Amino acid sequence: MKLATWNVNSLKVRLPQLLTWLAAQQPDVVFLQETKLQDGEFPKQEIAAAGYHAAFSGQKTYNGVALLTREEPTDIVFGNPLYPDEQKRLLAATVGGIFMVCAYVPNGQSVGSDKYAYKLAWLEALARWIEERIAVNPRLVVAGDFNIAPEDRDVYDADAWEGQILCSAPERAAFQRLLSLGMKDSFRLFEQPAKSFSWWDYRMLGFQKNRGLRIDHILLSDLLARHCSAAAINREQRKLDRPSDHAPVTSELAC
DNA sequence: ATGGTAGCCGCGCTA
Repeated sequence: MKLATWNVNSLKVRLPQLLTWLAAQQPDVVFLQETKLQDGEFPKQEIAAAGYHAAFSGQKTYNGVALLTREEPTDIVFGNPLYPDEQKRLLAATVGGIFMVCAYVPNGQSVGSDKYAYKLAWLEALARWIEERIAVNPRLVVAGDFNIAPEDRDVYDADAWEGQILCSAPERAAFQRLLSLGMKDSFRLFEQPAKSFSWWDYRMLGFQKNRGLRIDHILLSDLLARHCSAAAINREQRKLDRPSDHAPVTSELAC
């Protein structure tokens, strides 16, 4: 089973790229973030024609998450039941006996801001919910845009970013809390090239200079991590015309 | 150097 997560930064703009990419990569489950589409605007027909079921939770202009699945999803959950939230950032469903959680973690803007407090509260509630669910669904995936670079090696210039948003100690602790529940960062189950990133700022030639961060992740519960056979970042996608600022991240399960 | 780029029904906000 092939899993993929991708912050598309507007599904409307990225739909042609997504369809081409689906045909080329043939993932079984796709976690999308920043669709920026109200549910009535979701391109159901195009996604169905590509061979996918879709569950989605969107809003105008900001946020929005979706799950595309080869198999029909069941038990669809909109939002974290432990954290009522106007912002559409969380969607989960059972697919092939695995509980799939698609997360668009708040960016946090800057350390100490109101948005930062919201980010930490959101993450804390996510961990509490995952802790509950993993006891019931030991086959569990949390994938999405975490807006956290877990370690210094996930940052192009760790000194410049030290303590900054996406890298601060409380954010990294929140990420570790998820790992402490038995989740594994699938990308790090394998040897990977140095300076592997998943997001590059549109500004200042960020991608061309590989000034990036690895903030998009696929976390696998221990039971699934044992069967993970590969993990990668589809960096090539960022080279296309009108790219998302994020590249897709994939993991393969040999089960 | 507090810049810059992209996407949004926008006349700034978020990332």
